[in-house]
Amino acid sequence: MTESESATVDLEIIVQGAQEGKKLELRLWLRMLSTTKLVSQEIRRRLRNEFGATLPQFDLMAQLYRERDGLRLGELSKRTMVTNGNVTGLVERLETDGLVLRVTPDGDRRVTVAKLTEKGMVLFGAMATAHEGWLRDMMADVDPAIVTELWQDIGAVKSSVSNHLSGSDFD
Amino acid sequence: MTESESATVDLEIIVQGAQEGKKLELRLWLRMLSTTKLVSQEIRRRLRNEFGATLPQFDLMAQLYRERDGLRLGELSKRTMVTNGNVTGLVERLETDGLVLRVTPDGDRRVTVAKLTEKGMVLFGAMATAHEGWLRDMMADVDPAIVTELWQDIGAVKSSVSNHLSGSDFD
DNA sequence: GCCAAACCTTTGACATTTCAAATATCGTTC
DNA sequence: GAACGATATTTGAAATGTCAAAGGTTTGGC
Repeated sequence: MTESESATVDLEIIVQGAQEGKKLELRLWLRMLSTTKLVSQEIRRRLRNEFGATLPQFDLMAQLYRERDGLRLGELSKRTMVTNGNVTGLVERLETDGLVLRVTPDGDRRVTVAKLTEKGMVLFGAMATAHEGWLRDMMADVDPAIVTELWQDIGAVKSSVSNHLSGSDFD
Repeated sequence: MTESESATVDLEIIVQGAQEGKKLELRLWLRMLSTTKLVSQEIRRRLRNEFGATLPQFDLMAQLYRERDGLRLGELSKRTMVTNGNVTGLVERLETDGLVLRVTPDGDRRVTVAKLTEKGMVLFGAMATAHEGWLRDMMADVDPAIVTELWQDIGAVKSSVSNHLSGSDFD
């Protein structure tokens, strides 16, 4: 009986105005965070049980799956939002499992390009199909119109956040 | 420095590419995930720079701050969505820093209760104030009405997900 | 009272995560 | 063509994360 009374909250906002509104962003953030954790844990559990893979591995392979020619590790780092050093270890383990291949192009020896192997493509194909189904199942009770609306509005949040980051944007 | 203005990480576009056949739920999930990562990284960076604390430590202390009598480790684990073994280490490090105290009650020697110290309460108070401000700033461009709407709709998502978990409750 | 089941926490093996420092290579400049 | 700054990746230390197994401690049935 903790958070089923959103009507009460709305009333408070209307009545008290800016007072209560100050904590709106905090409450949204906490709810986003807990929901994301919940979904992540469920996906992690299923990836592990059904495919013996981890979520970061899945994310990384997803990037390589759409770029059949492979990606440089730095590019992988940006796309997965994972640090460089982390990508190194992830690719290393995936290579050990025969899912990914590392190549250094002739043109630039600083670069390492990671590519999915045939085995990696087959495995990821199966995981991706399952993954999409899991999400549909988990969100089955949400009105599709709401899903679309959420997608748009969260885009607005992301945009606002991107414009207010502290790191490296004051010239 | 060709990227001084494009430092914005728009994972979405890169990841999604042409978003043809992608299901709605999958797209929402990818956007939620990338947005949450973005905010988390920003909060992590600021906690580190301004308070020398980590995000998991902040989360754990937040729970103890609201329960001045302390919480059992299992309860902390549930509330922070962190595994038991992980809580053990987190509390251990916080105790080393003098922010948290561990007590075993007389009634049940299986139990360990963690409590914020005076030092811990002072530190958390400062962090919480800053934390709330950071979120307000980051979401400053989002219409408050949208924030409220998002809070409600994400609640619906969370509720749906909770009802479709494989792990523990189908009955 | 005893024993088995249930409960709470810790431990151990690994994987992931960040940051900073180190390495290696490339391009340009002089 | 040697040196310097920029670029790309790796490494290392410390923290966080999962899971499964192992420790102690109750608790309940007999």
